[in-house]
Order: sequence, then structure tokens, then C-alpha cells
Amino acid sequence: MGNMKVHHLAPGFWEHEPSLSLGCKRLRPLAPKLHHLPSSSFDLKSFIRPESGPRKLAPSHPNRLSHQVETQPGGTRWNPTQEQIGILETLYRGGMRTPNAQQIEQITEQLGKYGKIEGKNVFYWFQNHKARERQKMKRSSLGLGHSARISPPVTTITLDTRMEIMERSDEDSPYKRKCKSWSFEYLEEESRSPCKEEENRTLELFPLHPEGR
Amino acid sequence: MGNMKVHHLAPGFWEHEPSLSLGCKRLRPLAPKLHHLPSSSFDLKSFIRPESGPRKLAPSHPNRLSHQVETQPGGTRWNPTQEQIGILETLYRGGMRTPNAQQIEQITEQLGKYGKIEGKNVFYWFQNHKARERQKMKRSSLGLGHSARISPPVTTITLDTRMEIMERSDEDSPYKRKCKSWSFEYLEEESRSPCKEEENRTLELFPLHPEGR
DNA sequence: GCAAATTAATGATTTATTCAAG
DNA sequence: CTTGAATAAATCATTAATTTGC
Repeated sequence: MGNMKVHHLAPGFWEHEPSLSLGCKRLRPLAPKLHHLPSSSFDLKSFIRPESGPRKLAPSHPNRLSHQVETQPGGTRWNPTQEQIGILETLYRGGMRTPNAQQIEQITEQLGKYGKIEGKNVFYWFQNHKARERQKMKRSSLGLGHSARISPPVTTITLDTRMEIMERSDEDSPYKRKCKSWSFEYLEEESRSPCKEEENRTLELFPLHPEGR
Repeated sequence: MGNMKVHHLAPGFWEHEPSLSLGCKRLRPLAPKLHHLPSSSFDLKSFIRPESGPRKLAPSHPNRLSHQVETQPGGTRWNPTQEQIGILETLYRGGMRTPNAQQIEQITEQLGKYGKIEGKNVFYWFQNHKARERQKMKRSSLGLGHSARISPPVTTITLDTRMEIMERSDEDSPYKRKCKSWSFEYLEEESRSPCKEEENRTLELFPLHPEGR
């Protein structure tokens, strides 16, 4: 549940992503966690946003970077630029394995300077990279008993504000649960489906059986 | 792990649901829970909209609701009310297995009438329920060969706008990828750790060692 | 009758797999 | 074949429901 998180409607709210829409789907991030108050209204409504919005983030110049088309065409999947990968790997080597929402947000912001990117891409990158390093390691361990027990030198990198890395365990300890936060997002349906014309049908929610089990 | 949750709301929030039951405990009680708060807030506020305000909606009467106490903010985990579960099960029985973002949003909105809830709770509920039904089925299949091959009647449920149930496959076909939704999540530090006082430390991002192994 | 201790459920995360774009 | 994206399985953790001792 998976994991998810949130917002709304007002125009111009979510920032993320520039316009677009097209075929793509968007997501929504959000949801912070809450510990305390949640504001009342939830924010849930927000989930989806269709569209467009204002963007934000990358302030100025989108640096142009390496390749990457941005225009976005049909939007498909994220295609990281060299710079983005370099930064991510640096972070990974630095010990980061499962960044929290805040960290993801900041990393995304940084990487946004080099090309289009969303928080989920960062999230997935770490998940995949971690998993694949693990496989790779497992595979190679079979082949040889060499151990490179030495841990790599630690480098200090600074990314904007308050981002810190947790301690690094060479191995990446699974299950180290602490607290967490979330964000949820969702993609939007394909919607290519047939009629969608009716915006608010106002149907009723559930029909029957109120049973509560 | 804990986390999130929260509740609170102003008095008169939860509403709906009047009556209730009391003694029944059957399956899930209702309950309110809450503890105090961890606090922390992230700022994802950016994400979310802070609403701040005490707005709220629940108009009128603070009905007494099912119980669910809100008082405490401490958020913990979501505790579904009878009504919420009933609705979710109805949808599940109707064939819904992996609602998309839009659907989650709408379901959340509806369920919000019966108690506090967030989109992620809905998302998780479907994940867990689906998985646990699967286990249950698997377990029982071992015991007996009886088959209850009959599929439950299909019910068509409509939720507000454009929400339709997808076809139902008795079994729930895995990997039927279409679009999806996501979730993001992450941990927040325990923070109980020693100093955390500095909000913006601008720490460095990662410790060193570029070597990743 | 209660409340601590135990157990059963089930909400929330994390890890493992799989699918598919490029 | 590499790797971004998603889903499912495995776990962890917290709360409801029971049980047990006084």
C-alpha cells in the first residue's frame, strides 16, 4: 500500500508538474503525515488533481541539461539525466536508502533543476536501486568470497536545508522501522474511456446493504 | 508502525451516524483512539493545504456518533467505523479491488461522512483486504475441496461520478496493470533522538564515502 | 466487576516480483 | 538488457477483543 498522500482542487495548488495533461497521469503527492493535527478537513480531496497546475518548483532556469526532452509528449516514464543520476548515486553511496517524504521532496526539488522529475521517481529510484544492488551483491557473493568489507569513505554533501542522512549501515538494515509519513498519489485514470461526459452524476454511493459486517 | 492518524476535529465533526450501537462488539468496535501527539509536522504542507482553519464542515450538530472520540489528537491509526467497513465491503463484493486515484478520492469523501479517514486508509484497506481474502481462500481450499464456485452476485455500485466498478474477476487477477496509483511514504525519524533542535540545520546530506560498495 | 496480560485482527510499511518502455 | 513503474507478499506494530487474577 501500499502505500499514499494529497490535495485538491483549487487551481493552482499542487504544484508539481507543469501543465500537462495529456495522457499522462499525474499524481498527487502529499499527504503528510500527521501527527497532530490534521486539519480538519482532510485534505483528501485532493487527491487528484486533474491537471494542471501551476508549477512551481524549479525556479528559474531550468537548466537545460543533458538531454531530456521535456516537452513531454506522451508522457511516459521518467528518464533521468546524467546529473540526476549522479546526485542520486551520490546520495545512495552516502548511505541514503529510504528517504522520507521531506527528503524526497527536497531531492526532487534539487533534481528538478536538471530535468523534469516527480517525487515518485525519486522514491522508486531508491527502491529499485536498493533492491538491485542487493541482487547484484547476492549474485556476486556466490561467485566469490571476496569481501569488500571496507566501507566507503563518507562524503559530505549538502543539499539544501535540513536533509540529513541517517546512519548508514553498510548493509541496509531491513526493518528498522521508525515512524513515517506518507504521501499518496494517484494517477489518474486513463480516461480514455468512453464517455465521461457527465461530470457530476451524483449517484448514490452505495446501494444497499448497509451492513456492517 | 505507527503513525499517522489523527483526528481531531472539532467537535461536531464526525458526525453522521447517529445512533450506534453500543454494545456490540463484534467485529470492530469503533473506537476512538488516539493518543496524543507526536507532532512533528512536516512541511509538506506545501503539499497539503493547510487549512488551517477551523473550518470545517460538519455543520451542525455534533451528533453523537458512533463513538469515536476525537479528542485526542494523537494520532494513531485509522479505526474504521461500522459504516465505513460496510461500505468498503460492499464495494469489494461488488468487484472493486484496486481503486484508482479518482475512485479512492470519492470513496474517501463518502466515508468521511462516517468518520475521519484519509485516502491512504482506503488504499491500504483494499490492499490488505484483497491479500487477506486470498490467504483465507488459499487456506480453506486446502482443507476442503468443496468449492463454492458460485460467484456472488454482481452488484453494480455507483459512486458519485464516474466511478464504476471494474469488471469483477472472481479471483482477482493479479497483474492487470493499467494505470495506477501510488503511494509514497516514508518514515519520519523517531526523533526522539537527541537533539533535533535545529530545524534547519542545513546539514549535509550525506556522509561520505562515495563508494558504494 | 475491573485492569493488567494475552491473543486476535488488521492497519501501515517494507521487500520481493513482475511488467514493460526504451 | 536495463531499469522505471506497479502490484503482491511478507512483516511489523497498534489497537480491539479476550482472558485471567484478584
